[in-house]
Amino acid sequence: MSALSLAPRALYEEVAELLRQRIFNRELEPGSWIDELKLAEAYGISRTPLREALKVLAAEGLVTMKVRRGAYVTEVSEKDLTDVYHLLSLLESDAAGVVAQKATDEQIAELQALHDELEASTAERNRFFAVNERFHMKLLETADNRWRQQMVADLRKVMKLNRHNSLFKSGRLNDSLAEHRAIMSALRSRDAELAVTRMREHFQNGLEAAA
Amino acid sequence: MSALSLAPRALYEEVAELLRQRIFNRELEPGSWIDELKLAEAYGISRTPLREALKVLAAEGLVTMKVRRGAYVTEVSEKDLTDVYHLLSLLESDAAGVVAQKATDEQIAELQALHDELEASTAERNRFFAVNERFHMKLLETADNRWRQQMVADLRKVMKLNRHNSLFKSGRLNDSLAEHRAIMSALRSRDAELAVTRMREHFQNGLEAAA
DNA sequence: CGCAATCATACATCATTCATAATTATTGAT
DNA sequence: ATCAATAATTATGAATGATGTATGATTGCG
Repeated sequence: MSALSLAPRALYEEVAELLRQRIFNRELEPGSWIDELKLAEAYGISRTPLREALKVLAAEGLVTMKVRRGAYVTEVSEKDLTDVYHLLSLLESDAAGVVAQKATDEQIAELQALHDELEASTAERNRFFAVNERFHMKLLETADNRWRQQMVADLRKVMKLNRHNSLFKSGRLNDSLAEHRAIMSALRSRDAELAVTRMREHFQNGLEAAA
Repeated sequence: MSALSLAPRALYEEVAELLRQRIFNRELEPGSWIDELKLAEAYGISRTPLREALKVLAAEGLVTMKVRRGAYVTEVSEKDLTDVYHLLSLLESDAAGVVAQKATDEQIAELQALHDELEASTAERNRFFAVNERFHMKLLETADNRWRQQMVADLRKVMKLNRHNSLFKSGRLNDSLAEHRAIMSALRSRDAELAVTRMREHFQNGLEAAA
């Protein structure tokens, strides 16, 4: 375990990240109880940092704590998913509007560069998704509101709890790209309202069954 | 210390609540370090639940944790405040739109009842603020998205970190009431777009210096 | 068969200890 | 006297073992 990081994180943070991954990988299934003793033993740590990590995850909504019962992986209903998705759409479309209004030309150029990279990534699904994620993150970052960034990050984690993504269309890679193109266009022309609308549409289109 | 509650909360939750109050009361000032040992001793508890409480507060944004340095009360800049206020406006105005669209007639009536109570509360400032808060909470609740409710609750806590509220107009009680009246009107007529707009204006008007 | 008493388990908390990083105080050199 | 290097101090991060106690399961009686 030689992950000597430049910015050493506390053990409980490392553990929280490990647990996140295990949750997202479905090694820890939604609804299943988390056995503190077993997990601590498995990781070769004491219960202290593990319990602290669980509280962090609880705050993120990934696990639910019951007094005197411990923690279990949060079960997200279909309603939860649409609720969270709705908020993501709201927050990110607003961010797009802010960026259209306030970003420097240089920042717009950086977003454009990321978008161009996206255009060139259609061949590899995984790379496309990765660049897509980076684009959205960059947009958030450019909107320059750390509280929103934190909220979006947490909400996206919750979305990952969903295995099947039955709610979401698949194979709309080219459509998605076209929508991104339209968003970039609105950003370049500094049209905040249009950027908001197009980002909202982009999210709406991602849904399988438009409500 | 005989707070025998019906739904017994864990000690760390109680401690978190105590710390919240002390932070809001400025007994613990923004920027000041939190001495685990001293506090634990003062409360007559061990460091364990205190440390867990601090992690909860950190997740809410009330305190900031530095590795190997401990926790200090988060300092919110003026930019933080406007950023958070912006998000509150965004989330609550969207909630108003959802309510206009999806609430039952009965729910609208309950909101109306709260509003009527607000109209009758202008004589007492404190009561007015309390009822006002209840109205906003009820609206959120009616919008029926627990993730948004959680986010708004957390954001409002951050707003409370601000002592002077120099950003916000005071003594606009009657204006505020008129805006609420307009919001209720939009809700009753089921005009989602109008409800969103009016709620957004209501927030915008709360700011001293419209940006 | 249903309900109550008991039992086992696992969490919540405490107390203590150790290790280590950050802060400070001290020392020493220029 | 100033500043850099070093040593001492302090507080956090983490481990550990003990204890209390709520929850769920088991058992046994009516």
